[in-house]
Amino acid sequence: MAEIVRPVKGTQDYYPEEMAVRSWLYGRMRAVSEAFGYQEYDGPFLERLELYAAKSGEELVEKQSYVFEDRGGERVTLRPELTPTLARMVAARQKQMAFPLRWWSFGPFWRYERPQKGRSREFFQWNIDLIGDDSPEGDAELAAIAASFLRSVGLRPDESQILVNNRPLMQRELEALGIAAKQLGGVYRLIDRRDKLDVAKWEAMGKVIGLDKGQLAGLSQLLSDIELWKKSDSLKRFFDAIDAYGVNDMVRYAPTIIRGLDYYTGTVFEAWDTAGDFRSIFGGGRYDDLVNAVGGDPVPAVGFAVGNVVLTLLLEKLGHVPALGSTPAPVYVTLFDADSLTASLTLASELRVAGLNVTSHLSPDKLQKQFKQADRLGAKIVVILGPEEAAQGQVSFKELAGGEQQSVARGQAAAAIGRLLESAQGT
RNA sequence: GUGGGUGUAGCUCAAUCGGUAGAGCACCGCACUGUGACUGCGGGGGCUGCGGGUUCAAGUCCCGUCAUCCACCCCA
Repeated sequence: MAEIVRPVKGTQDYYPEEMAVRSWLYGRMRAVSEAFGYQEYDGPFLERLELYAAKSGEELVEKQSYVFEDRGGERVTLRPELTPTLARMVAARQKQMAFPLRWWSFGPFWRYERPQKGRSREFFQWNIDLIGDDSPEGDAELAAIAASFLRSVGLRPDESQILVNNRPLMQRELEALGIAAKQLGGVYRLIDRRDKLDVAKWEAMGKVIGLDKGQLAGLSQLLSDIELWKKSDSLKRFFDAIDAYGVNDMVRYAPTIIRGLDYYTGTVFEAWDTAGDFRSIFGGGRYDDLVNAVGGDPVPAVGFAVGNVVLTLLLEKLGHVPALGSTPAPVYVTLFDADSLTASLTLASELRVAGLNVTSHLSPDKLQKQFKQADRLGAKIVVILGPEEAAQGQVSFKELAGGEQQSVARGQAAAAIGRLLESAQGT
C-alpha cells in the first residue's frame, strides 16, 4: 500500500467529531454576537503583505506570516489576523457607513510557527469589534460580550477570568518612574514576563533594558497594585459599566496585562484559565489609530479575538464540551435483501418527505450487521421492511435505546416514528 | 530560529541484564439463517518511523535522519 500523504505541519483534520465541536463553538459565538446586536462579515483569506506592514507586530509579519508570490508576481499573505482587514474594509467605505459599527467574524488564520500546546499553524478565530465609539462603556461592552461568551460555553468565574488594564494609565505611571518613552517597548515586554520568570531573572532582565534599582522597585510596586485602576477615569467608568452589564464576577483589574501587538492604544484585556494550564484564551483591546494607518480617517475601535485551539483544549479538560450528536440521522432504514432494494429506498424517501432525517443501508448485509452499524452511528430508530411486513402492508421499527419493536401500517409509519422520536427527545 | 522528550498492531500501551514481539480496546467470525448495545468462544492483524553502525544476537546500545510532542521566542 502506498504511503498516506502527510498533512501540512500544524494543520488539523476535522473529523465529524471534531467538526461538531467547532460548529458548536461557532454557534455560541454567533448567539452572543447577535445578542449584542453585532453583524457577521468576513474578508479575504489572502491579503497584500503591505496591509500588515502598516501596523501589526514586527514578529507577526516578518517571521510568522505565510508570504509568497502568486503567479502574477504579487506578494500575498495568508491572513495572520483579521484586524488590519477590518480596518481596510472600514476605510474603504468610511464615508457611507453609519457608525458605530458592530461586526463579528469567524474563520481560518495562518501563522508560521512551531506547533505546541494550544498553538497551531492553521487555526480558527472569532473576531468581534465595535468601530466608531471611543467610550469606556464601549470597552466594557466588548468585555461583557467576552464574559457572556465564556459563560455560554460553561466556564465559571472560578475557572476563567478576564483581566483588564489600560495602556495610557501604565504609560503615565511608568513616566512618573522616570522611564523614557523609547524604553516603553522593552518595559512592556518586561511587564508581560512578570508571572513567567522568578524574581532574580526578572530583575536581571530589567537591568538589561536599563532600569535602575529604584525604577525596578517602583515597577514591582506598580505591578502588585490592584487598586491602580482607580487612578484612571477611563477604567473607573469601565468598571461601573461592567457592574451594570452584570459580569463583574468574571472581569477584574490586573496591572500585568499589557498585550504584545503594537496597535493597542487604550484599555486592553485578556482571558485566562485560572488553573494556569494554558496560555491566554483570548486577547483584545482598544486600537484607535488603525483605520487611519491603512489610509482612512481616524476612527476609534475596540475588539478582541478568540482562537479555537486553547479554548477547545480548556473546555475538554474541564468537561464543558457537550455530548454532541455526530448522528447523521436518527432513523436508519435497513435493507432486508437484494430484492427489496427498491422498496426500502422508496420507504426511506417517503419518510424524508414526511420530514424525517433518514439513513438508508445500501447493501443486503445480515440484519445483525445492519443493526450494529445503525447503533454505532448513533441512530435512534431502526426500520425494517421485510417479507412479513410487505405481505401485511406494514413497517416495523425498533427503538434502539429501549429495545422495543412495533409494527404499523405503512401509511402511518412516518407519523409513528416521528412521535417516538419526539418522546425520546423529551426524556 | 534555540533547547528537550517520544516513535512498537487501527487506538492506548507493555516487553527484566541485549536473547523467538505481547495485552486491553477496536475490527471480523461463530453461539444467533429476521435484530444492535450486554455475554461466551474463536480469528485476522507488526519492515518495532527510516538509514547506517556495534554484537553470535538489537524493539532494547551508538550515529544520522524524518515525524511528533513539550518549552523558549511570539501570540489566538
